[in-house]
Amino acid sequence: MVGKKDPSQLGRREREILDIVFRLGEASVGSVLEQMADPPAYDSVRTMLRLLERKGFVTHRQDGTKYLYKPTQSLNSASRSALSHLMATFFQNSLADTMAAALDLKSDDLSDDELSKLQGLINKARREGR
Amino acid sequence: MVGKKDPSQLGRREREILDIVFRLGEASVGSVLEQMADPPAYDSVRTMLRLLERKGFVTHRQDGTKYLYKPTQSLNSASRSALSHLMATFFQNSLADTMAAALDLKSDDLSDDELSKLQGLINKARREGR
DNA sequence: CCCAGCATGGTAATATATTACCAGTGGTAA
DNA sequence: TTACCACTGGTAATATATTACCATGCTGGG
Repeated sequence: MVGKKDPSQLGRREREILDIVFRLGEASVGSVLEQMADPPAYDSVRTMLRLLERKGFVTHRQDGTKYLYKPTQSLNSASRSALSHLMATFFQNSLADTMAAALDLKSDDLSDDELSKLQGLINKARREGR
Repeated sequence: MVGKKDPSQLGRREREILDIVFRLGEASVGSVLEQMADPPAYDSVRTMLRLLERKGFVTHRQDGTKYLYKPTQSLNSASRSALSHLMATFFQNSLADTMAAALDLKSDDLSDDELSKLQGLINKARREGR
């Protein structure tokens, strides 16, 4: 078995469910279900989570009578890999292009606070760069 | 045909191939094939592209004897949607968190030029924000 | 205690994705 | 012309994902 933890190897439902688990951090079958736009039956979600567990993408712990699932891969590692792929696919790996798109996406609710944080990140990068 | 053009509805190979077509802008079967890490047979890629066309995700035009495929959805629209999903899944929709990850990802080759562009984007956002 | 409700594990049925074969077409060079 | 490629369209075979059913077990309320 090679590196089996690459979410890009998953089908669409598997991927959708894994993404929801990432977003929630830890999730029961029910909480995953209610996040889905066009949800299948409860049983189907449950089967999919069990399958994801068998494939090594999530683990579960008992919480009373039910199970809580969480990703095995760290949020950090998974997000880096996803972001990297996205930047390569759509933005020619350009940081500026990516950020321009992100800024545009959130242009409606851009708080001063958010902008300050961004400014801070740039300053930090400048300092570390030299 | 409903004309659903949401790539998240695709299987893993379909998505992989569509992503490559997005990255290349326009691509022949062969050029898609050579971008694949663990490639199937030429015929398989070809079938997949034909399937993607039937589903409405790509179109083709003739180029001499061969076909060149390109996405039907604009790069802009597709990238916005993908970025939006990624930010929701991994970064709680936080622009600052997303940018921090992107900066970290590219910290190795961060040119002054790139940083200037980023600074420019922030200045622009500040101006437009008021 | 006993039952109803809700969750699970095992497994089957179906849909879809994925791979690939085969025959045909058209261009090209000898 | 003719033989040879490099490509295509149609279609089959297989693998995998997706949905769902069934029997069972635990838990809390009356």
